[in-house]
Amino acid sequence: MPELPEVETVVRDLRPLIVGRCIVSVRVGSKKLRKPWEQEWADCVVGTTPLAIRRRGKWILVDLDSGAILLVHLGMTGQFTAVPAGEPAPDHLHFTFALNDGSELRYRDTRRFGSVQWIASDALVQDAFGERLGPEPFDIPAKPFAEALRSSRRNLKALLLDQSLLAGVGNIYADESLFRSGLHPQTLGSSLKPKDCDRLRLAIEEVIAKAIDGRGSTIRDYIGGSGLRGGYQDEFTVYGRTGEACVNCGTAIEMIRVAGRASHFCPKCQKRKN
DNA sequence: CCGACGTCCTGCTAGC
DNA sequence: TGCTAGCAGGACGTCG
Repeated sequence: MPELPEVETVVRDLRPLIVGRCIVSVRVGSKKLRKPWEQEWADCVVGTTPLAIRRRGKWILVDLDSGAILLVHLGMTGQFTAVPAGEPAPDHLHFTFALNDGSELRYRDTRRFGSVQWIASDALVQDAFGERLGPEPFDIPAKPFAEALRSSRRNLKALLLDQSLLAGVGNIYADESLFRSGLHPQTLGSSLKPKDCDRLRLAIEEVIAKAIDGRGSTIRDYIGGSGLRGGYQDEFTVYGRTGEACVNCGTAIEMIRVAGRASHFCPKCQKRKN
């Protein structure tokens, strides 16, 4: 499940492999992704050169020398990789951008929850994001974050998954951050004390930073931009550890559904506040 | 306006 | 052994 740390790893991996290399051809698969690829976009892309690649939330932005942007979302199973010439084509390969050094920039996505779009200019990217994206979870503005949490009657799990509150957190790092802050996923935002908001904010920043250091987490499909698996899955405290011992107290980790998502927590370290 | 829930998609797996 | 129901979840549409 590519969340911020996985997407950041892809971007860092791809940067030295694609920047400055002209796109000489585009091959598009027949199956539709979440956002359809317009046929005329191929002509817009061929002949351009990536000048930069960056990340915003879970989105990847490839800045082309035409001023346009390739906007990529990995969804659940998306893989965005650069491979040397002559690599055999795998299943579920939806885009192949041939580069002028012979290598290929590829987008593969088994479940097709992701998307690849061509956006004419930087000014139009915000619209493509859909709802406004919240801040990156590095230096989260403390006061607005606490106010958003405390003014909401939604539970913490739903709040952390909301990309307009905070960009880049998904199911795995929401669970890991809640454990780190000692908060129960079903606790309502409105029942938090200012101190709880601070603990949660810092826990998110720490979890995300460590996960980036570990090159993200590979559960099944995720690989980085050069094809390498992640390493942070070995550091999970609660996610996917149902029935296993809590690293703090030894109590068996439990799994419940919150906000429609599997949510893992320690019933002793994370007590509900409401 | 807000929050909850269903939908998309494929592959793996638990359970009979 | 072989089959199938259920689950995985990011973003978004719909419903109450």
